Parts: sequence; structure tokens; C-alpha cells
Amino acid sequence: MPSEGGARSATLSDVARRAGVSIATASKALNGRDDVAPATRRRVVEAADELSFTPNAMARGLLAGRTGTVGLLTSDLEGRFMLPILMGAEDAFGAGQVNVFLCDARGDAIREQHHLKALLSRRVDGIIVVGRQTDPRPSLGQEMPVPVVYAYAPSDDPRDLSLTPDNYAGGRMAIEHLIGCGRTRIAHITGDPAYAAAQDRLAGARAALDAAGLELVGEAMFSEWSEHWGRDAAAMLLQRHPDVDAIFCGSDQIARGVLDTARDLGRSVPDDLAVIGYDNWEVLSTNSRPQLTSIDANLQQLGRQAAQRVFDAIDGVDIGEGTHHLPVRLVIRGSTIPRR
Amino acid sequence: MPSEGGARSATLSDVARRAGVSIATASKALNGRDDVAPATRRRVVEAADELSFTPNAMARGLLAGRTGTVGLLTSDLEGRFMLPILMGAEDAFGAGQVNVFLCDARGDAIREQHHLKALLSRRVDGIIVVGRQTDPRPSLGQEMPVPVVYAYAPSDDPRDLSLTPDNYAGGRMAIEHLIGCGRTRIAHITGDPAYAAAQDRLAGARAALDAAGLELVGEAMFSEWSEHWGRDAAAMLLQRHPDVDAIFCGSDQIARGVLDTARDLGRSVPDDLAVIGYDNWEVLSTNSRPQLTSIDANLQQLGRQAAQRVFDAIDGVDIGEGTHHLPVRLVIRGSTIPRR
DNA sequence: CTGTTAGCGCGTTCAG
DNA sequence: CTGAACGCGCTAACAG
Repeated sequence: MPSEGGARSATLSDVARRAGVSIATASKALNGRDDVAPATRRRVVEAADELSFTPNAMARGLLAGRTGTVGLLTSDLEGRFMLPILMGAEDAFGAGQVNVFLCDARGDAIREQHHLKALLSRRVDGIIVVGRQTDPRPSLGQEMPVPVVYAYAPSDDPRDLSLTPDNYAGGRMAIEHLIGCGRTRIAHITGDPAYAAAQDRLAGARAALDAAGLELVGEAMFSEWSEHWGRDAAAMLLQRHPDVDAIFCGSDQIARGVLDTARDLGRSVPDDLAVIGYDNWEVLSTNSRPQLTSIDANLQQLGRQAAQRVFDAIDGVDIGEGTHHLPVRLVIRGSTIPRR
Repeated sequence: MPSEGGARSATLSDVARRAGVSIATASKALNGRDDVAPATRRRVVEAADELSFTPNAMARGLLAGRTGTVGLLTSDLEGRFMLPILMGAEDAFGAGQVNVFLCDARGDAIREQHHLKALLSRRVDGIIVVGRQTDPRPSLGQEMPVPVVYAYAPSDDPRDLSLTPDNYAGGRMAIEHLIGCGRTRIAHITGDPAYAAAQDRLAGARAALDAAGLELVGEAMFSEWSEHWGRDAAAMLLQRHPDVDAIFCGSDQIARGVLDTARDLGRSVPDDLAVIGYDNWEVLSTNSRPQLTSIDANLQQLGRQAAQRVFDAIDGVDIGEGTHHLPVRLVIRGSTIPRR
């Protein structure tokens, strides 16, 4: 019978009895209140140790009105963007005294409602809602008994607080980098046009091109966020516009495909053709030849900030509202800058 | 002040007062006990609805002695293997009435101890410990007040129950498939030799080769689990042993590198050279040219099973002990079988 | 300094 | 059928 060795956890009254004091005294002794004799405290602490006493957080929470837990409501754990956010949040909370309830709704609204109910019944002190895309998602409503922060996917209600990466700035940043590298004939291969991410990045890219008096070479190419599409699109592009000198890709996966085709067609990267990806998914971006310059959305930081906001809200601080677009950053590697 | 609209959650006594009954009656009405008049029940349910009453799970748990929560203690969320396991477990639990506390120890023993304490103080009904490698990890000990199941990384104490993928069988399966494809000159490129996974897979491979009266071409090549190493190793291998007709790779990343080099050197896959990966990481395995045959460890299922074991243990069922090696499966794609 | 008392929100006896 | 009373484990007021 594995993992059943220990008896049921000791209670405070067990400790008190063993130390020969009252329950209240034991409580004070263990919680570091200063109105208890040193000798008594030692006895109590010893007894607690011997029984490996662990205070019951539920009983404590019942009194305090706070549970020291928050809910992390994700719509789809599978998504690559979920994990860093989740890590950031878990990290920020774990450092304090709060624990995280993880709920995966699997993209199903019913299940989400179910999980939400469960979280509320567990009296979480706050909730972070993490969506899988940057498209706005339905708000949980304004009648929540606890603070809610939306991460990655913003809420569609501006009265909610949402934290989402700044894809527009990312698109701009990518183009500005390419221009800074002396490129002027820039094309764009990206994913599903139904994604706000695709549109926002493109808009940012257009803005940067405009500002430099340039235009995209050909139309922006939309399809899916895959390496295969990157390969096919690049082949089409390079045939129709052999004179492009840079390609801004909507994802690292697409960029990997583009690199592949460039190699097949004998185009040298970055000298002859610069390629920039998006997401900075290191498994892909650091293992390509050459390594991939990319835009990093700082997702872990986003998760951390979401956690911090929830913290603040719990402490009664006004955390504001609206959708905040968090800064992204450029990670430069060999696909845009020749290594010396 | 977003997400603060609702007042504090209603309590059962609020509901009772509004319905004009006693707390006890309200409780019975809401919990479907049959000793309450239909009319009364309706009044109570209505009142509960209007106040959007949600029972306090803590108070309930205090009485029941069970919390309906389990702890998921991971050593490193970043790991690719964590996520499917976590999903499987969350899935299995989410279907029932239990919620999951997620704790990431970041590979730090101190932090793990800290989180463990937190979980126990929250009186989780059970714990799943998920490690990032298949090498045995230190046991949490036999004195746990709740059942513990180890997933992926087995415990080093045979009295614990551990669920881990069968890497030996995976290695065997890979080789048997290659032999089944008519290959006889098989080489092995894998990752860090310090990983049990690398050793176990190799052992399984050797067993399968033995059984067929074959030997590995050259020595097994160890280094890191990266695409770069796959490329470099393949180049060395193909130069030294141009006659190899198949390569068993210790990971899909390595296999991607191998495919890359094969293409550079004009070796056609799978006709001239069959390549098989490991992990079935779909982003990599389905986006290569040709797509990658691989071994899938069924991690999501592993997570689900771990959850099921914890469930059983909570219900008092004896879940056994020892390290169980769960079956893996072969996923055949174009890198070993020519598409017709 | 220590012990007694009173709840936190709920489910469960057991009398009415 | 309904309600009053008790207790889950703990902390915060008070008394002693």
C-alpha cells in the first residue's frame, strides 16, 4: 500500500495536547505571536515537529475569508503560448504564498462555465483567464465576486483588464529591422488570415514600410501557420518576384519552411535573402541554418504581470481596465545579419 | 475597478433567510435530500439562484475530510514531456469533481519541498509527481498522509508506484520496424548518454538487432538532443559508413537534423536511407520532408492513468507499487516507408 | 503569559 | 417535514 504510510494529518489540538497547553496557546506559539513564553513555545514547536503538524489551510481560510489560491482558466493547454504564460504566473504566485488551480476548458464554453463554477466554489481569491489566440474572447462578465485578469486573449468587454502582446509593434519592429539591414524589397508570408495576430502584425509591418516610403513586394500571403506552407509560399514568391531581398514570416514555423526553400533554390541567407520569423520558439529558431532572427512576445513576463495584477487587485489596489498591449522584443540571429 | 462588481459570495444562511427557512432545511433542499417538501425546495432553489449562491468548498471539505483536490508537482514545466502528461491528468480529474493544484519546482529540491508542504497544508487528497526525465528521482518518502503516484520520472523507492514510458520497448520497436522494412545496416544517433532514456532505447535496439542476428553499424553516437547534433552526426556517419541503410534517432529533433544532412548529401529518404525518430513531436515529425516515422510514448494516456491511480487510491483501492513501464507505439510516416 | 469563548460556512444528527 | 444544536480545524477576542 504505497504512499499511505502516514496516518491522517495531525491537528492543532493534537499538538496542544502533546505539548500540554491549550489550543489557543499552541496556535499563538506556532504563528509567532509574541505573547507566549519562550519555553512554552519551544515545547509546542517540538510537539508540532514530532507530529509533523501541517496547519489546515482550509480551516484557516474559512476564518480569514481568503484562501490564498487563484484559478488559471485556460482554453487550451495544447497551445504553445499557454505554457510560458502559465509558467510566468505560477512563478509569480509560487514566490508568494498562493497556489494555483489549473483548469483546461479545451476550447469548450460549457466546460469553461463548469470550471469557473468550481473555482468560485473553491473561493479562489482571483482568476486569470488565458486564451489561445490574441482575438478577443467573451468576457466572464462584471459580476464576478473576485478579480479577473485576461491574458493573451483579451476580453471583448473594455471594462475588463486584459494583457496581450503587441503584435502591431512586433510587425513594425520586424520591418524596421529589415530596413535597418538595408533591405527594401520585402515580402510577407503569414498564417491564417482569420487570426487577429496575422492582421495586426501585417498592419504594423505596413505602417513601418509606409514610414520608409516602401511597399510590400506582392500581396501578403496567407494560409496556415505551418512549415509546409512556408516552403510552398516561398517557392511561389521567389518564382514570381525573384528580386525580393527579405521575407517577414508570420511565425517561426513558416520561417523554417522559407529557409528550406531558399536553400533548395540556392538563395543564400542572409546575404541574398534575409528572413525573419515570429514567436522566437527556440527549438525552431536556434536549430535552423542559419539561426532565425525572430520577434519574442515575452510571454513569461506577460504571465508574471497578469499574476501581479491579480495580486494587486486582491490587495484592493485598483488595477485599471482595458486591453494593454505588452511590449515585444527583437531577437537577432544569423538569418538577417551575416555572422562575421 | 474591473471584475469587482459582485459583492462577496452569498452563504447558505443568506439563502435560508431569503427563502424563510432554517439553514439546515436549505442545505437539505439544495443537496437533493428527500426529506423536504417540494414547495419548500423550490423556494430555496429560487433564493439560491437569485443570490447566485455557490457552496463554499472549504467549509464543505472541512466537514467531509476530503477536499476534492489533488496536487500536480512538476519538476520543470518547460519540459516538452510535462505538458501532455499534465493535460491527461487534468483531463481525467476535470471530468470528475476534482481540481488540480499545479506546482512547478523548477528542478529545485528546496522549492519542491516548499510546494509539497503547501499542498499538504491545503489537504490535497492525492499527489502526482511528474519528473522531466525518465531517470529515477528521489522518493517523497513513505510517510505521506495522502497517496502519491510518480509519472514519467519514476521514484527511486520501489515501494512507491511509478508510471513511466517503456523506452526499452520503444527502442526494440524502432529497430523491428526498420528490419521489417528490409534494412540491415542500421546506425544509431542519440542524445546525452547520461539520460536513462538514451540508454534504455539503445538497449532495446540492441536486443532487437541481436534477435535478428544483426549488429549496429559503428558505435552508437551520443551527444545532445538537438537538431544540430543530428546534422553533424549524420555527416560523420555517412562519411565513415556510406553503406548504412537506416538510422534510428534518439529524438525527433535529432532525426530532423539527420534528414537535413541526408538531403544535403543527396541521399534519398526513405529509398536509400530510412530514418526513424523518437517522441512523435508532431510539430517536427509532420512538417519534415518526408514526414517522420517516430515512436510515441502516449504521454497523455500516461497522465490519465496516473490520475486514475490516484483516484483509486483515494477511494481506498490498493494501487500496487513498483515502476510500471507503459506501452509506447510506432507511428509510421514517409521517412521509413515510401509513399506509393 | 495562558486558557476560555465565539465564530468562519457548512452538513448532519436528533428532537420537535 | 422542519429547525436547533454540534463540530470540522483554526484564529481572534477577551478573561483569568
